[in-house]
Amino acid sequence: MNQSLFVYNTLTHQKEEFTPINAPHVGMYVCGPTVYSDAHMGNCRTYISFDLIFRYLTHLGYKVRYVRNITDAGHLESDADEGEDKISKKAKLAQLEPMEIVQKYTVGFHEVMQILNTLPPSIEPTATGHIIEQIEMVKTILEAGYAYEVNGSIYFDVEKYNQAHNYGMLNGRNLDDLLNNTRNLGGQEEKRGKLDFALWIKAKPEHLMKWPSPWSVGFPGWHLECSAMSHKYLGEQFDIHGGGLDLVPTHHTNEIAQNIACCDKVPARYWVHTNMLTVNGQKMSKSLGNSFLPHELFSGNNKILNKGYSPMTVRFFMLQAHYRSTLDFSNEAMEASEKGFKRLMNAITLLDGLKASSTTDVTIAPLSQRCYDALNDDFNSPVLIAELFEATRIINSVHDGKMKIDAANLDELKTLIQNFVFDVLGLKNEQATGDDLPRVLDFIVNLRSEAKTNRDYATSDKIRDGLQHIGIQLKDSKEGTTWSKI
RNA sequence: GGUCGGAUGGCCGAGUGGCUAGGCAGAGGUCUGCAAAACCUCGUACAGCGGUUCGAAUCCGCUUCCGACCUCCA
Repeated sequence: MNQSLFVYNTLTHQKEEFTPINAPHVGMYVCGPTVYSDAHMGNCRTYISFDLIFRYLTHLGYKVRYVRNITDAGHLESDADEGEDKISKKAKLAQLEPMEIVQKYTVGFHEVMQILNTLPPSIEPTATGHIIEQIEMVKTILEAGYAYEVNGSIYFDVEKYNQAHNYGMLNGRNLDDLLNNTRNLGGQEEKRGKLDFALWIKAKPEHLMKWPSPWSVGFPGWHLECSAMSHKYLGEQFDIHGGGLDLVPTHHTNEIAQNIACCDKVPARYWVHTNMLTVNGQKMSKSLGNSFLPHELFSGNNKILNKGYSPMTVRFFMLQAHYRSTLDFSNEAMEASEKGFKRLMNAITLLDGLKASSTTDVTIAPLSQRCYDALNDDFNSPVLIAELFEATRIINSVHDGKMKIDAANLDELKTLIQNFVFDVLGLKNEQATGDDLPRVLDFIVNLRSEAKTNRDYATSDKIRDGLQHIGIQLKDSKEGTTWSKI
């Protein structure tokens, strides 16, 4: 089986064969949430996308160290040096300790990630836990001559850096373009260059989150933590660095500059960026006011939602689009995904009960290979799902007696479902029932069969319609009656 | 304004030169006591206009519209 994996690299603008620096080990860093408010569904999409990548790499046998940070030191509200950090701002408003805010939203984030069945990262480092590493990195960058101090704050000297390196390597822009198209913001008097960004910021007296450093009591700049923590846990150079597409021009660009200034190495070889979740064609974002939260989507408790959708329906919906495409949210699209997901899960429920024949009408190996081909082509989950509906058709046909499958192929089919549906796509069958329900339903179904035998269709239909109303669907076939949750 | 990306059938969404995914919705059929489910069949969709080519949704040019980034953002 050919299992060459190709990954789209933002750095080179093309798909490249994935070859880890130190196979079978893979280092992957993903920029995580800033925990000053609830993560919305757009944020969740990114983490689901990287969960797919993490799961597939693991499935292929790689030993992945997946590092995803928690930004709890707070990004600045703006790049202006009098900017206040978001976490401190929220804390003052709520009359809470900053770390109380951090704790609340970190716990909430973890809960949502678990509900969406994303695997926890191998390491989830916090910015506040790595102040020392960040200070050390600032020192190194200062020694290298790519930073300067003004009034206790340290700034990265982009123009000087660009003389020796290519600052715009990630988004393909040259420095002159950037300089000519940067807006002039107030409060940047301390900076020498328009593109310079803060590595360390001297805190105002009223600032809540601050730490001592050689230059001032202050706090780290907003790109530094990722450089410091990826370096600490994954080394000077690792395999994959990821995040949302909106991080490319500023955050990741500055991260690369910091790491190169520090270690003279581009920190990661493959830069993977996920596209945005949109609503009516516009990026979901808090500031636009078009965002909604996971629990609102699950419950339907938001004015733009017609109804609630289960967490796995949401996950399935997102995996039906490729991670590098925008995905537009709509109630219609969600309902389509909900039905499709149920069809898939209903078929999988039938899988255990399938009987093997001595002959087979289907061979699973080619289907299995197509599933791998899909994922090997830059984690193409929508194509994978299309193949899984082929598996669905096979399962249903065998169940209906319209198709035969032998033991070996049935076994392969079960392996395929386990591998791709559960292990790689990370879907769960939400139709799992309580212990007693199957036995109770068997009893009721038998009762109805007796009524049918007696041609008492009034009673049999009453039972069927009644169960339908409760949310349990009966299906008659020659072999008897089966049921499933709607 | 600058840079980049997108426009696929009723909806969502794959697809980079010929073999024209998939889901949902819709039509017909099989099955069924009737249904439901399932299975089978059906849609010649690729923003517009030119061009390259034996052949283009796919390559090139222009036009229109939309979006992202340039300011925190997954």
